Amino acid sequence: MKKKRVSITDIAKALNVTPSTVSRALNGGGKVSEKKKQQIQALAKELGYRPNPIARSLVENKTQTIGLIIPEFTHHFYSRVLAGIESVTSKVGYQLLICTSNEKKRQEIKSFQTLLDARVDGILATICKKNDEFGHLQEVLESGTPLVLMDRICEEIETSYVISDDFEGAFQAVDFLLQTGCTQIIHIKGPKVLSTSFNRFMGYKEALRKHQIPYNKELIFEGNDPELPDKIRAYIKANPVDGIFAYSDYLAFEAVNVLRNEGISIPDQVAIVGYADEPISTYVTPQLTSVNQRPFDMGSIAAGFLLNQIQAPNSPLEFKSLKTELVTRSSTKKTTS
Amino acid sequence: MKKKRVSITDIAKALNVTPSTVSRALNGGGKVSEKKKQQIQALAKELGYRPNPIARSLVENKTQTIGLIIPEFTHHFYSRVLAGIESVTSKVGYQLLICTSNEKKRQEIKSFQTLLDARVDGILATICKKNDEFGHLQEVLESGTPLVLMDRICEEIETSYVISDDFEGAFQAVDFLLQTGCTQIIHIKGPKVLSTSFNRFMGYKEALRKHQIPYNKELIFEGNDPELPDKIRAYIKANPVDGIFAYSDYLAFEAVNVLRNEGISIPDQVAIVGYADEPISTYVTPQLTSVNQRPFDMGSIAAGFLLNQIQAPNSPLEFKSLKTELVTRSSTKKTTS
DNA sequence: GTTTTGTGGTCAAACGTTTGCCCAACCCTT
DNA sequence: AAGGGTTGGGCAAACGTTTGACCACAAAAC
Repeated sequence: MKKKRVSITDIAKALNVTPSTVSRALNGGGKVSEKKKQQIQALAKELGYRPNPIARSLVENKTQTIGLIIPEFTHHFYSRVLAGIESVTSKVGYQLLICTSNEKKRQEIKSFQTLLDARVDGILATICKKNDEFGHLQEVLESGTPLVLMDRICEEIETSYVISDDFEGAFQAVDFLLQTGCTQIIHIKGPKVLSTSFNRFMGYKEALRKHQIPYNKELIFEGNDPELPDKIRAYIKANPVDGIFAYSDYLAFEAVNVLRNEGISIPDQVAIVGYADEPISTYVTPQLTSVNQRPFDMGSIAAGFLLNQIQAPNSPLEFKSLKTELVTRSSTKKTTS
Repeated sequence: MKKKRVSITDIAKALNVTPSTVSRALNGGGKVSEKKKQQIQALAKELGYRPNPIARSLVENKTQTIGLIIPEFTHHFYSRVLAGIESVTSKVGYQLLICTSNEKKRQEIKSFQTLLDARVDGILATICKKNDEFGHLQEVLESGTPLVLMDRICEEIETSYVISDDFEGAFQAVDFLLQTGCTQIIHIKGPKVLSTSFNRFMGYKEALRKHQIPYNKELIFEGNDPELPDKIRAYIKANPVDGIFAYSDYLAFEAVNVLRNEGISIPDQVAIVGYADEPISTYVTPQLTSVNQRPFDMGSIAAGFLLNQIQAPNSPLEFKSLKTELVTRSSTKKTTS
């Protein structure tokens, strides 16, 4: 059975003063003699008094809690985002209430409702992939609860957000491959529904354009094709290829396996770049060059935006497109410069 | 600015009844005519009334919130544990307040304090590696807040817990290697401070004993040795080895790399088993046989234990040692049976 | 016609804080 | 001695609920 904690009134009774005096003595609200203040603080400490945030929330109409909704826990990217968020919220004494949508719209809606019901002071969210209707986000805004979106945005709703610059990330990767001398670069695309797939594809094309390499659509493969390995194998056997830029590290690994089976050396004959910089990248052979999206920073920046909005409710929205960072390892050659 | 939400008194005033009547109408506390009940419920719905859990918490002295402390977010194992927990708590309408210790004792203590201050109804925790003193856990118990430990336990304190059967997991792995014909099996050990290292080592020895293979301490390597690859390489060149059981998947990968560089075929010449069944295991070549610790189940079972204790505070403690599951892939041979 | 039983509802306390307002006592000016 | 300012502290409302105690009224039982 939960033990009763000592309250401000317990202290008040013991010292024969009123709760208000105790409250003021403890919170420095002035209007209390130095002597009584000492006395009260001493007793509070002795009794192990800890203020009850529930009661405080009720009167102050804020909870010192922020809500988080992510599509999945089991994903390195979101784990890092979460770590980034926690790193800032814990410093300023905010609690984190967390929900998952499991990439399901219904659960997402429910999670928003849950957080709103819980009266969180603000919400951080990554909405799920398939999201065509945004009434639930609109409701959050109308409730006056600050909202910051991460990673995936929705243009219909005006919120602060932090995203990763996929175009730039892909550009960096392909630009680097080109600089190391590659010219025939395969791109393995991501899921069609995601704007990230499109943006990375555009970054790929832009890099080619910069180096005046003609775009060859035969070099483009669909990542979610179960026959992907076979198709790549077939293409490589028949055509010159010296580089691969994959939408994700996992797709890059698939390519690595194909190359290895064919006895093609990495990076001498074909260089490979993945995306996301998953921790495994350093454990596989060869170690995989990859684009780091700085998910930790995404989380911490988003949390910062949210705290700003909580503290100054009418401040302007904030937006950030995070620059990526190419981490070069042994799956690519050194740049010739 | 946060908009004021409609309260039970708003409804009461609008309908010219008292808040108590509204409360009873909404919560089915009897004592209210069918007609008024309909009326009240209709208006509540129309106004979008949502009960204020803060106020409710204050009077009921419970928060419908459980606290979670884990050493790290960025770890597949804990992500899965978290997912398991969430899967059960979300079903029964409990919120999740989450903290991390970053494997630091100071932060762990602070997190417990935070959760206790927040008046959570119960706490799920994995304590950090270096933990010699448990006053903070004792405090939790004394506060009457139910506590369930996961993955790592502490014998000094009487709590419910869910752990993974490391002995059995290692035994399964090594037993399997032996069944597939291996006899000279290297074991790469984990960090000395962790009981899991010890238990897996004991499981390894037990499996040898079962198959009447003499224990050879030259086959034991320390995982956190920076020269591990070199030492393994040297040993393998000079001695017969046909199997490797590693403390973790990552250590297994290191071994894989050594073998590959030496041109030793996996699994024909040397078979390898890792531990934890990280998702990468299926993406590397060869796909890695590994011991799955069922972290999702660990989370969901622990959450179940905790909910039981919350609902029946004087029920006996519960303990579970989770059976592991060997997932065989191409880094090991087929069993000869 | 009086007592019981039941129904539908109000009142008020309680949960633990915070905070605006009031008041008494003291000290300092004139 | 009267007025004014300061200091220390109490009172009570408020936040949004829940819940035990009570009460009025009507219908049923004696």
